[in-house]
Amino acid sequence: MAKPLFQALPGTRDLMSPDTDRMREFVAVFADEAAKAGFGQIIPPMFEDVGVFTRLGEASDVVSKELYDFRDKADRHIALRPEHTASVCRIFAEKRPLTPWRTWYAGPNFRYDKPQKGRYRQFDQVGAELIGSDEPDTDTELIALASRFYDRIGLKNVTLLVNSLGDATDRPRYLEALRTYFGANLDVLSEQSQITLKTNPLRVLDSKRREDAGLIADAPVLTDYLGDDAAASFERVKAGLRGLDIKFELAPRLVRGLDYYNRTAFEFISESLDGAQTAIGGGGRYDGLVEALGGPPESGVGFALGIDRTILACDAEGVFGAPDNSAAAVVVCTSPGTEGLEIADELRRAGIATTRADGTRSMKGQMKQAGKSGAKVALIVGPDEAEAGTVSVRPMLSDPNSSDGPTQSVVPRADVVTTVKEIIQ
RNA sequence: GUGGCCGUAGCUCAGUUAGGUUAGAGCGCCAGGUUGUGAUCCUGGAUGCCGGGGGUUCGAAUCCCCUCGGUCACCCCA
Repeated sequence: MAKPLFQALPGTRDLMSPDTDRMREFVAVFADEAAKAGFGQIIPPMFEDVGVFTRLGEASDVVSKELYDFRDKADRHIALRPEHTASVCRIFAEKRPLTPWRTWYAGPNFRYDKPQKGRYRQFDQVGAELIGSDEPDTDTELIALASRFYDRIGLKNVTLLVNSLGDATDRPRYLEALRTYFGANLDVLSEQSQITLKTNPLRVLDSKRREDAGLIADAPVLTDYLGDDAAASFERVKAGLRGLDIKFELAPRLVRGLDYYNRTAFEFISESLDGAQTAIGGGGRYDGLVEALGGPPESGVGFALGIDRTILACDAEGVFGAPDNSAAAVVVCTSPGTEGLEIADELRRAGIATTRADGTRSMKGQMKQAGKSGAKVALIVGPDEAEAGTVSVRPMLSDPNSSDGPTQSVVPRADVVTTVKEIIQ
């Protein structure tokens, strides 16, 4: 491979035309679903004071070792956002919008991970958050928004996993039970998990190491340790999901990677993806986060969907393909004049997407380009047309030798727009 | 961060096992196949410091070391 002077940094990608068209459409569909549910868009800055993110919990890898942080010229300690939720809470604490505040977003996040398929250092998410209500039905509403979105893009093999992480006051009793349980079985537990047990017992449940599987399967279950409020809330969410006919699986050992979650936690898993990156979206309730960022004690729920992984899943299922972005018309000009430029401009002003073949090439070369452009019609101007003030209009058929369909005609310059419109109807 | 596999034209890859003349294929790209027209077909053409650096050797794409990048698993997460 030729060695380029520069190349995209590890974990970053250059998205180009069919992919970007697809992503734009993806976000457009999400925006539409979010708007239907009463959510308004926000565009937070891509970087914040590092404290905004460290408040997410030092125990999670996302903040302890994956933060992209640096000092700016005024020696501020800054970090590229690893997710949007912290920024949303910071915005709420700072601007105090009316509650309940429904908001959605789309944009890149940054995590200094070792790249892998479906895992990039810069990756895009769409998501929605609702701040200022602890009504369990809002949890259900958010899950429904994500779920309807998947329906809309045609993704089928998605499993919704649901769990309740309890309230902050329920957590210590459960953590204690976990420590006791795993502590009694240290000899069976993998070395890695023994370390995790010390720092964050919950996370041991997330281990994918084979030797831990048996132990984890029999571990104490979080939902047995819920307080009355959390338990009632969880029941209400489950009832809501049944009412909306949204299928879910209870996942008593589902713990999420960020430490701020309480009560409802959920994750969307694609059954069409193999490998380690099957979680295409997830979220939950984070009732203490706004306050932790200096705001009022308002509760929140939200979720984020990974665009890249979701599109990977779409590929696997053969749905939500790239939209056709080819121009409707293409101009072929071998005349030395500027007719080609003028005709293209005229069509564009009339709202017709128009591209141009390379004017320095021969007629045959330009026609080849016209064929590849995917345009429905070619406007041909050679010296003859230039002289006569006409344009040859050639409908571009999939088979150039087929005799059926419209044939090439010569029209006056003034009639080009209307003729093209007729052909592309 | 740890470990396995991989890195040859724009793309997909052969050649690396036992080092040996100017490094190959398919696709793609460009130009022709008579005077201005997209398929196919025919002919011709361009493009690689064989990821980079160092070493062994008379000689390295082939062997050794380092490095960079990719990929997969763990870790973690979207």
